[in-house]
Amino acid sequence: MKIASWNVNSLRVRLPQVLSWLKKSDVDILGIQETKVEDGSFPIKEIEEAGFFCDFIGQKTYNGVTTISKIPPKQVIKSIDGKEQEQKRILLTRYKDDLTILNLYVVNGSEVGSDKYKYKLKWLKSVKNFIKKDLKKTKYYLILGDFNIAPHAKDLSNPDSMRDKVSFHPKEHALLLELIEFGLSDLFRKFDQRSGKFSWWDFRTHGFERDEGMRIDYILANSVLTSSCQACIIDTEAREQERPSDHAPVIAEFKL
DNA sequence: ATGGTAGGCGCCCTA
Repeated sequence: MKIASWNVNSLRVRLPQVLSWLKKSDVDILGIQETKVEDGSFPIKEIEEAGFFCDFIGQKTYNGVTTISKIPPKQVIKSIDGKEQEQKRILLTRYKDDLTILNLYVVNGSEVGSDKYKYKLKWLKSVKNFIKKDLKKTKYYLILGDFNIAPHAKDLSNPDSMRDKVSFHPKEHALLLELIEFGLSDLFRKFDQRSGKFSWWDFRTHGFERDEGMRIDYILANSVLTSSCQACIIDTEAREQERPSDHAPVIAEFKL
């Protein structure tokens, strides 16, 4: 069983890449972030023709998440605590055999101290509270997505200049740690301790060509799933293509 | 003092 996460930075633009990547990678479940597509124009037909079910929550221009899967979910939740999301950033799906996938597109936050940054912290707190309550509902629990936080110094190319900046700030690290302490593991770090392994590279600075980026996309698993995880990699090949997303997919493989 | 690119939208915003 393979489960992956990918911020595609516009599903409409990246759809051909996503469809060919699905064939190549043979994943069973893929959580996608930044679809930037309203529900009414979501490419259901193309994804179903590729052999996947899809659930989605989107909006015009910004944000938007979808989780596509070879088996249909038993339950889909698009709200947090029964409240409609003002920004469409979170999608929960549950499957047979007691598996939950929580797909997150964490707020970017723009700059420390800005209104967007305050919203990032507030959003993270509310999601954390939701997770705390939801985590015990299924035996297998996976949180994947674009977290917009580089967890440690080895997860970004220039930690000293990024210290206390957005995506590498103690307030964000504290919230991430509270999540981890619910009993979750960053699957990539179960297998690979090297520095300089990134999932996102800035277009503006030609970060990919310069090997400068951050590891801000990851897959967090509860202890049962962490034990059954056999591999977790970042597929940088997807970032080498013509007209790529600024993020590469993260793939975890399980014996289930 | 804040460039550079990309996507969506429409001449600017967000990442």
